[in-house]
Order: sequence, then structure tokens, then C-alpha cells
Amino acid sequence: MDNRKFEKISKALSDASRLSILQQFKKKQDCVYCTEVHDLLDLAQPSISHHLKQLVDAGLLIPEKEGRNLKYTLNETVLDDYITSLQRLKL
Amino acid sequence: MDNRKFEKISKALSDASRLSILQQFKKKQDCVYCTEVHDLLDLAQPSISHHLKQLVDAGLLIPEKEGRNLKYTLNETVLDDYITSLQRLKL
DNA sequence: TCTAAATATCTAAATGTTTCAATTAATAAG
DNA sequence: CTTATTAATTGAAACATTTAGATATTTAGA
Repeated sequence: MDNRKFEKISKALSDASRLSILQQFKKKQDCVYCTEVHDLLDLAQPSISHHLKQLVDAGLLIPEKEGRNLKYTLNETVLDDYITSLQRLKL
Repeated sequence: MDNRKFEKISKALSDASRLSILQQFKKKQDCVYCTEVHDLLDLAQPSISHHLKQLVDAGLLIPEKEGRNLKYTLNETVLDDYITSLQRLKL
């Protein structure tokens, strides 16, 4: 993973709202819907859209359209690649 | 590790200059001096001071005074804790 | 003590991020 | 086709971060 991608993922992980979204996946054990995120966070709809976009752009979430709804799954591969890059920082 | 600490570390990792600083530890295999960072990055001295402060505040670097110089060591424990938190995000 | 070197702090400009109201786009259901 | 629902986009305000110049602090050495 190059430095730009690493920075982008780090930035995506550096916000309380986005961290809550990611932690929601653990609770749901599968996928998370856009609407659920709206219930989870006390933020206006465009703000949620913005945060989800950042997580998708970083590659951490995979979006999938289901009619009018939007379903997200966690991309564990990207998370693993990020962890590998962190391990490499160690001496 | 609580979410605030996680966010702080993520933010510290989300900048090109700070990432370069951390990668310098790999090259040096031990510690890094403030002066070396000044040579490494094409930034004014106060900017470097600012970046190093953020890495120290996040707990990633441990500062140690050596006369007029400042020596930094990488805190691998914090890095490991951060990695553990990331692992926990996985399903 | 005086000077030079290394680092920190203060201040301000430039830039980036977060947030929401308003609007738009897409789709499902009647 | 019309309406309601879900999500994205636009535009702007509030806030935070990055950067550097000027200045202050600390310490080493003459």
C-alpha cells in the first residue's frame, strides 16, 4: 500500500462518527444499511452521506444498491492491508 | 484503547510529513533526532516541531532530551495497541 | 557571561473538514 | 403518471489543520 492510500485510510479512521459506523458492523455481524446509520448517528442526512463516502473512498466499505436502499459491507482486505502497513512501520 | 485515543492516533497517521517521520525509524533502526527530521522534510522548523508534537501527543513517539538535542524513539506498544483495535473492527 | 545552536511558542494566513439547509436524482408503490 | 422514500449533490457557515515568520527558551561552549 502506498503512502497516499495509507493517509486516506488513516484520515477516514480519524473521526468519531465514522468510527461509530465501522463499529456498527461488529454489532450487526454482516452488512449495514444507510438508513441504520442515520438512526445510529445524530447527524443530518447529508453529513451521513459525506461520512459514508469517505469510508467508501478509502476502500473500507463496499457499497451495493438494493432498490432505493444502499447496503454496505466491510472490506476486511483493505483493513488487513492497512494493518500490514502498520506492522511494517515497526523496527 | 478508547475511541478518542484511536481517533488521535489515526489523525497523527493521516499526514504525509508525519508518515515520513515514522518511516525514518525503519531506516535508522533505532532512534531519530529532531535535526534529522529537519533534513528529511522540506518544511520550516516550527512546522516540524508541530508535527513531532502531534506524534508525541498521540503516544507514537517518546521524546528524550539530550542536551540541546531531542531524541525520539518509536513506541511500538502504542502501535500494537492501535493494531489490536483495528483487528477488533473485523467481524 | 556572551554567543551560537536546537527546539518551542505565538500569531496569522491558507487550506481542509464538518455540518446542515435546500435541492436534485433515482426508484418503489399506488 | 404521481407521490413518497432513499440517498447524493450543492452551497455556505463554522471549525480545525497546516504552514511559516517572528520571537522566546534552553543549553553548550568559548
